[in-house]
Amino acid sequence: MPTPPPRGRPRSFDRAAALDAATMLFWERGYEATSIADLTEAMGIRAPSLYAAFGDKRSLFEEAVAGFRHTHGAYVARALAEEPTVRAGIARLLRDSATEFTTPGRPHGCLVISAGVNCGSPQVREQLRAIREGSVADFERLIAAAVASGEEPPETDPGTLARLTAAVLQGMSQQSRDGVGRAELELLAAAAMRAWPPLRSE
Amino acid sequence: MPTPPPRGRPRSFDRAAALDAATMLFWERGYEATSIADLTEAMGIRAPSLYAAFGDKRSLFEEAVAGFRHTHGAYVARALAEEPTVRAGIARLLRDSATEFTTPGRPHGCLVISAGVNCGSPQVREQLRAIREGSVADFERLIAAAVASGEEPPETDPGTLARLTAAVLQGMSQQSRDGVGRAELELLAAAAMRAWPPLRSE
DNA sequence: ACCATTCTGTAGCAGTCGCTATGGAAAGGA
DNA sequence: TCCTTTCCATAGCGACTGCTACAGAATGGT
Repeated sequence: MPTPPPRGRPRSFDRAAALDAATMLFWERGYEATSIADLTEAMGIRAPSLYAAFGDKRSLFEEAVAGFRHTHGAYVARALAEEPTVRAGIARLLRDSATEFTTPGRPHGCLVISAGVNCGSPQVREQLRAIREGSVADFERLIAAAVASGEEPPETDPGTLARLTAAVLQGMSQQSRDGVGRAELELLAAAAMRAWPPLRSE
Repeated sequence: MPTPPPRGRPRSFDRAAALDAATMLFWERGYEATSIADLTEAMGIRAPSLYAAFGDKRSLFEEAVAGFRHTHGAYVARALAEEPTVRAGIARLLRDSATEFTTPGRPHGCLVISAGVNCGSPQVREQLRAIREGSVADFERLIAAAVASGEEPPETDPGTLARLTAAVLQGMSQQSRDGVGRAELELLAAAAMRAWPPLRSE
């Protein structure tokens, strides 16, 4: 069914732009350290408009996370999909993360990894933890399939390799926030890939 | 010079025990998510006693961090010192961290790694960042010395290996807080060590 | 024109934050 | 005993937290 025609006074601000501004703040400071006053100022609106458009703070954060994953997380699926092997895909994922985590002009690191740390709201923590766990499960599934197909050697432990990948990503995110630069993170990423078992060279 | 005899009414609580209680709270919730009310309740004292004995919240945290490093961080130096090679030392450091990060009955992960994330106080963030950076520098120095002595092969990149070690520790800390168990972290730690260049077997 | 609907700005709610002024209680020294 | 010193408990400071009641402004429908 089509969207009914809007009634009443139209919204006077750009909802998507406001959400973007909120996302940047959450990304930079984390969920709890970002106050409603911070948000309304960055979004250019007053508190009642924020609550009318986005619900409470947690709903706004959920929407920001969803938008973040769509806009700034797409490179993950792309890296895994566009490379010919899982190993090459994860190598590229780590390499691209070094770039994504240190892009100038926006917060460093990954919102999903950092924004919920030390957060008082169990729901927010759990929301982000579930996303992270989903990534680990995705990695594991892909690696296990590669082992099953003979692409990766049989002694491979898909679960451990998936967790190692996630751990390296988490470490890279925190280090990028600590000021470590792109070049050093790329070296780190390349080094981490040496943990994979040697490929049978035919 | 000897400590002058105490004058006036003696303190009615155990300062060290109170500091321990504060450390546990900071460790579990992080700096900012731990309120003075939380602290006074856990320490069993009132706010004025806390301020008289420890100064402000940041001073208390600094003292908690120092105590944490002394009590719960000693295993790091021990692992590096007691193993015959740097490689074995870092392997044991990672392995022992899997245990330390998941010990039942106390907070998971590492206070130095997590308690300052998303913290509004730049001083607290910087305090912990400097400790982390010091660890990386220590790792790098040890690895570089091992390369110089021929213990590790010349193609080794000490800086990158040091950063990788730190990244894996950070990832292990966050994952332990996400509920990942000791056994899985030990596998992760062992896998990470495969990133080291192969040893010249003579 | 008038109404229903929806948005916006002002102003402020109750609660918590880190922190402290104040007065009484508990100790040692004279 | 009296004084000094130090600690403790009550109570509360101003600022901030997430959030909202209310009234006015702006739109479309009739």
